[in-house]
Amino acid sequence: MKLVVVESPAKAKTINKYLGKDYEVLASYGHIRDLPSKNGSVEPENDFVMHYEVDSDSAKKFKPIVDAAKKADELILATDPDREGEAISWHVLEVLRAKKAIKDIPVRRVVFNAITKAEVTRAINNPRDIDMNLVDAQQARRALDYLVGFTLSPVLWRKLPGSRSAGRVQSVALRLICDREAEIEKFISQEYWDISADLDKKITARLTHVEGNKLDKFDIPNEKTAKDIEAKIKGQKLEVTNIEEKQALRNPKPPFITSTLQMEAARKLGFGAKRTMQVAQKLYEEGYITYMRTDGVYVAPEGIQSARSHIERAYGKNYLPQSPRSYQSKAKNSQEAHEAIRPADIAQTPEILSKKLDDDKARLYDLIWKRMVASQMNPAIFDQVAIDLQTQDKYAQFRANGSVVKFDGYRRVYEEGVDDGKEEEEKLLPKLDKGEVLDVKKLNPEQHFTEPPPRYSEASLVKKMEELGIGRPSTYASIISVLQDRDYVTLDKKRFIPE
DNA sequence: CAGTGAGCGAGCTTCCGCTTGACTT
Repeated sequence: MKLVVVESPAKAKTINKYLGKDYEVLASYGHIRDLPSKNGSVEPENDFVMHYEVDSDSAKKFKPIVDAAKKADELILATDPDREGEAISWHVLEVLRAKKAIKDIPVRRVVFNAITKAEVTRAINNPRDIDMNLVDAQQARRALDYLVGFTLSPVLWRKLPGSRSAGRVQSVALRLICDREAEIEKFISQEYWDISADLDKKITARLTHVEGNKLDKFDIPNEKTAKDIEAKIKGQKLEVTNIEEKQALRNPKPPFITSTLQMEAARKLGFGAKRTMQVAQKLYEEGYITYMRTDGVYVAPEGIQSARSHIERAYGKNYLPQSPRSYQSKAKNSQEAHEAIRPADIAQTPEILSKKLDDDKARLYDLIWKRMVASQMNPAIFDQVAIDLQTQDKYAQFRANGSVVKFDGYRRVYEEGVDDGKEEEEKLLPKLDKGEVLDVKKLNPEQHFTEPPPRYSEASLVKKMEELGIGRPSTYASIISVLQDRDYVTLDKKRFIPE
């Protein structure tokens, strides 16, 4: 019997089916040992020696692996293909050796990026050794986090009563929130004006040039300037001087990863990060979606293929690109051990599942399914028109913009939500000719004030952390909880305010 | 005499990242 060790029990079950009777696949349930939460777990004075411990919970979960190892004639370490996964393999091996659970059997390290029969088989046939460089990188990460956190936190207890913890990730996240608050406090709102004109044929144009000079945002700083300009334009007609027509394409967004799922669920469903992850976990365990803690946008070929055939069947050839779309991860430190978050089976449409799933699950699945399908569809095409108009005395120039969806493409299925903004609206402009003259029905000078940057929401903080390479998919939600549990920040109208 | 409160001292907290499941709210 060959013993295969993976991290998650759900994966173990699936892989067991693929590999058959000669193999026994067991789960480590993540890390099996860790630095105990006390002084001296890392000794900087002693070449950074690290003292790991298997706690009683881990020991219970590890027992089946120990028992199986004793009977196995080969050990296959198939933990996740990233830094933490490599270390878990090494820890498993170390503990099995320390317990003398394995003798002289071959030990192989195997990695796969998707849980499909083809990929698992390929991986099993291409074993390698444990990559000690990767393991050491993980140990350095672990030691550093321990040393930073357990050195800084006690300093805080003494110097700042009420504070409870500090760490490589949480303190930086807190700093982001505080910096933003400082920015808001010192923000000075600035007045500016713009002028638009209501024309014949229900056209609205905005003032872009005065005396041949392009207007910048603050070029009309107050009411007096606005009224002066208005007075000079009043009574004049506008002549069409230029018409620009072009087509714009918009491509779909990549399928979800943990951070983007948390953001969209917040925008569209109002879910907090924690709730999103709990619901996603259930969907994953019940086999409806792929793994939910991931920073990879890669999709297994079978996933792409089934999305493409669904698109062709449900929406027709026009919606299907010639070749599959592929996406690349933007985050620099992404490890991409798992593929994107997508439905396990595209044929299970949200309509079918909505009858089987409870409300939260159904709504999250709906997002995931649509995002995946849309990510393989054709771009949306917009017909855009820009019309320049001039006063007869050439004092002022206006522009009217129009945008019409010519082909909805992926938007037929899914459109990403927006954060603090206005949804752009569709605006149809009537056919006009160069030289045509239009009456000005009304001039609208309008006062505006610049606004401070918004406070972070859970979603925008996660996005920022990901950009900066702080925290991991498995920890975004918990870091947010820590900041609140420690009373460092509070949520007001879903925005973080430092205490 | 019983209850109250000031004053003092002892003991405790903590990191990040990988997994669920057993708890409580």
